[in-house]
Amino acid sequence: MIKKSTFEQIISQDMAEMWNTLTPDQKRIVTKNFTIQNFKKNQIIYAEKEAPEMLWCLLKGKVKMYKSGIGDRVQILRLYRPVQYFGYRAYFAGEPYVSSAAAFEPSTLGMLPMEVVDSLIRQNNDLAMFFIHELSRNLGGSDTKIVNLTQKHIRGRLADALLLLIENYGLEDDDSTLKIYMSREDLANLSNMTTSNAIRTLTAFTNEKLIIVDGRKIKIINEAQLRKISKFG
Amino acid sequence: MIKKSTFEQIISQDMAEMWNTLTPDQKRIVTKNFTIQNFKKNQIIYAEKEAPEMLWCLLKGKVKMYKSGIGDRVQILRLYRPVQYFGYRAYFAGEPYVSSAAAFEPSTLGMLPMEVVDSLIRQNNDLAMFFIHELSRNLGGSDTKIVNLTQKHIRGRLADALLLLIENYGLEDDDSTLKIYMSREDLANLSNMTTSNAIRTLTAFTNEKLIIVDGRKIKIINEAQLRKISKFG
DNA sequence: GTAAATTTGTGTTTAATAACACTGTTTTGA
DNA sequence: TCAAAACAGTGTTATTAAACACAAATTTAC
Repeated sequence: MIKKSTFEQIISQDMAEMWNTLTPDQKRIVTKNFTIQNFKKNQIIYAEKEAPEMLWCLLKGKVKMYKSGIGDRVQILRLYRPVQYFGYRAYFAGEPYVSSAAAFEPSTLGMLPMEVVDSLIRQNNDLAMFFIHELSRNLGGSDTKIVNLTQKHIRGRLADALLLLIENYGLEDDDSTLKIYMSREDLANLSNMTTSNAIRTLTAFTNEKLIIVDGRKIKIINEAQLRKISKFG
Repeated sequence: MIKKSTFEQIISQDMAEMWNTLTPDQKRIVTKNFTIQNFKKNQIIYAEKEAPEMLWCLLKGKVKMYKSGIGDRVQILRLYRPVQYFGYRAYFAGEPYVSSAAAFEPSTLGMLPMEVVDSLIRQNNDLAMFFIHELSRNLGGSDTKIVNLTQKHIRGRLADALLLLIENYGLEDDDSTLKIYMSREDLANLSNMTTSNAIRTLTAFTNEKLIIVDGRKIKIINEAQLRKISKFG
């Protein structure tokens, strides 16, 4: 059990964007109801069809949100980094989860019961606006993804995925190595292609000197050209 | 110009879900700022990259929201019927429109400046919850669409489109004819396929006695089988 | 009312990517 | 630490759907 002062520290430092909208009373409510849980690599946080009960807050680590489709195919929908919130959409829509979430690597998450979030939103308009803003940005992202995943060719989709990883998790101090190390299968599931095609296309990008691959470590060598490939489709 | 009493009638009768959350003062603000505009068949309501300024409210007719992609390809993202609201997402996300909207048929729309909506939301939590709910449902829909459009085969995607049209616009009194008459191209753009393939697949469904096609009029004969085709992929 | 434009329909070819099969390599867990 | 499992890599084949080409039918606009 983590002691309360640590809670307050985590909450006030990392959750600033949401925390700052709250009154002292509301802050007390959050502190009282907030719990922390650690997840192992690949551990499932919640699964499709379950009832949404918690607002999840990623404090440390990396998380994927994904959806199972036809046969054994999986589509990764969104990636989360600290400090981002997820798991609330289904609750607000009044339906079970349509996607699942799992930790990419050992991760620390905070959870707050959605009933608490709901009652806070009804008291606090800035908090309501925070969720309206987040949902709106996500919806725009999903709409754009529909077109990118259905209309671009394999090379364009993989370029998109690499650019997303740069944007989302950033690069090491060398300014070129992706901070996330993911399996070829995850990369394929992010780009709507088979694992074989992800591997082949990574090889093609390597031959074209756009990236350097060493196991799961990917160095971005020519981001400008990746952008061109992404744009062309 | 429509006179004010008519405004109030339209607003109070048709916009009930939103209207009922408002205080008398807030209702006055809406009435004062609400304007009505008619659109011809295929007329564009707003276009991608424009700045979002209005909350649109479809009072009469049918509207499509769509996004241009690679080459000349278009993806229809969502369909609207009276009385539904749209056009607010980009404003809340703080970005230009990523999609366009156009009338399928002669339509009547109400518009309310987003600044007014914004200030109402900040005063009224039920209204905030209305938008949170709408955005959440749309986001779930888009996430599901990503998987359906990328993983299902042509027949499954066209079956999905037909089922969506039933759900969204309903059937005539004969309980089988779709109330919306759309071009093969629009049907293709809804299902992520070429017009040729939409035509061919409609012919296939006709041969299998799932539908009867007469020009743009489509009768649904075997909805259960369409659901099977949709599910199988 | 008629010419032009658009839409529908169909056959053929081509390109993209999934599916399959198999080998070598790395990681994991008892 | 060693065996099993998972992952990475590559060649080959099959399948799906796009691209292209063109004719017929319908709608639109003057």
